[in-house]
Amino acid sequence: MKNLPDKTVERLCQYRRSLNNQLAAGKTHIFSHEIANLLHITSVQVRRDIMLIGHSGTLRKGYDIKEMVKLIGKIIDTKEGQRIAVIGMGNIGKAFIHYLYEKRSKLKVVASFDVNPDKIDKTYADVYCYHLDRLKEIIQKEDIKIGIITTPPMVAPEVCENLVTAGIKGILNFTPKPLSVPDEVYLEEYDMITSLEKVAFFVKHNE
Amino acid sequence: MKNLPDKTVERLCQYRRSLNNQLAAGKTHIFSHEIANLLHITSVQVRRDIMLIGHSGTLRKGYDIKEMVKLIGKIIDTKEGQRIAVIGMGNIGKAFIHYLYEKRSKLKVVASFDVNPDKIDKTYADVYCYHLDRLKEIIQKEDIKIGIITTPPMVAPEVCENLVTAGIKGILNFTPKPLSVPDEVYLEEYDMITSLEKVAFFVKHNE
DNA sequence: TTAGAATTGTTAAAAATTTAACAGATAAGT
DNA sequence: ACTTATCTGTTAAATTTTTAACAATTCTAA
Repeated sequence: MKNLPDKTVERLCQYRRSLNNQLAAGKTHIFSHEIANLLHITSVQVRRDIMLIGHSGTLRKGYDIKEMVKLIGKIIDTKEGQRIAVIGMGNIGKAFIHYLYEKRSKLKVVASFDVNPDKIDKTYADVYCYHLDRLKEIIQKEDIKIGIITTPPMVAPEVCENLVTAGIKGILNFTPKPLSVPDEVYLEEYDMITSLEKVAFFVKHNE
Repeated sequence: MKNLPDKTVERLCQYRRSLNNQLAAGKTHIFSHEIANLLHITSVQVRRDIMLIGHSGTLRKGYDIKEMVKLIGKIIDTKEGQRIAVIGMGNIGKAFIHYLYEKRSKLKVVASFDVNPDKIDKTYADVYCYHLDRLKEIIQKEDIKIGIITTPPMVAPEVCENLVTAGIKGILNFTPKPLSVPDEVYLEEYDMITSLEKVAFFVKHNE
């Protein structure tokens, strides 16, 4: 189950969320075209993704939602759950902690970091905030494998380097500053302003 | 200059930001491979993108940074600037307003909305917060063309519908709830948790 | 019980995106 | 001046991602 296309992995996460909603609404089975409608993609794509993860639906009945959620979980989650740190307790950092707190997933934020004395040694949604100086120490002590960088862009490269030397395995960079990591570390970058500029571009060119 | 590939548009935004940084650092010209290194892509891709927008560099000297910034601006920005509303003044909403406030770009947040009385009728980074009930009225009065939805997921579809009937042209949806819009409205969706789960997946499968 | 409609699973085709290849041009060094 | 390095610009190839096409299967209902 290793070589899933990047895009399929993304969609699997989305499927799972939608499926969980459906489950909560009392449904037990779902058709490919229903999933497709929920996510605004095509049913072919849904079926293809499901094929790729080796799952099967039953004809004229669709896919068993519980089973799919379980299977996607097996593919994406680890048994023990993954331990995460948030570096930078500004708005975005807080938003992440808040989301994950409510969500009760296998992804747990177990530490946060900042340099602002008003934030250090407090807890936000059960997550303790340490001084940035203690980054390596805590990452290693708490066996944290994933870091979310939500600091001001200026300091992001340094934070990134420290995360890497502390032994982190994956980084989600929310600052607009592009980062560098060695091959064995997975890096995902996202920049809100680029998203917005993209919208602006297409709005402009639709007129 | 209309039919640029989606991905090229994204990269142009990133080029511009990096180029502005270089400008601030005193550089006047830059090679394709330098841009590539800044953004962790290949120089071929940079040259190809630049070709697509009809710009030319000078051999052995590279691209004139100021010119490129200007050209990208012409492609992405509108002359008058674009007027934006943020709906939902939680952490993410605030983060957007804060970013754009500092950035002094052609994208201006001119109104925000919430239902929390503590937030309504206050201003945050010069942006006034209205009650959600006044959405249509203000959107139209203020000639707002782009909406950023950062509400709780539950209410996102309703907000979306109201934005559309108010005549908005582009929506950036930051809630995990997928939305539907008519063809003439551009919709960009982003979900932080999916990004994080993707990182988690690749971390798991690299071990 | 047979025809028809609905739905999955899969292979093949198409479209989008990235990467490679390389010709052409310029500067620098000899 | 000549050679070599370096860069750009562009076409072609490769890869990735999406979409189409369709056989096979199951349910429904006449």
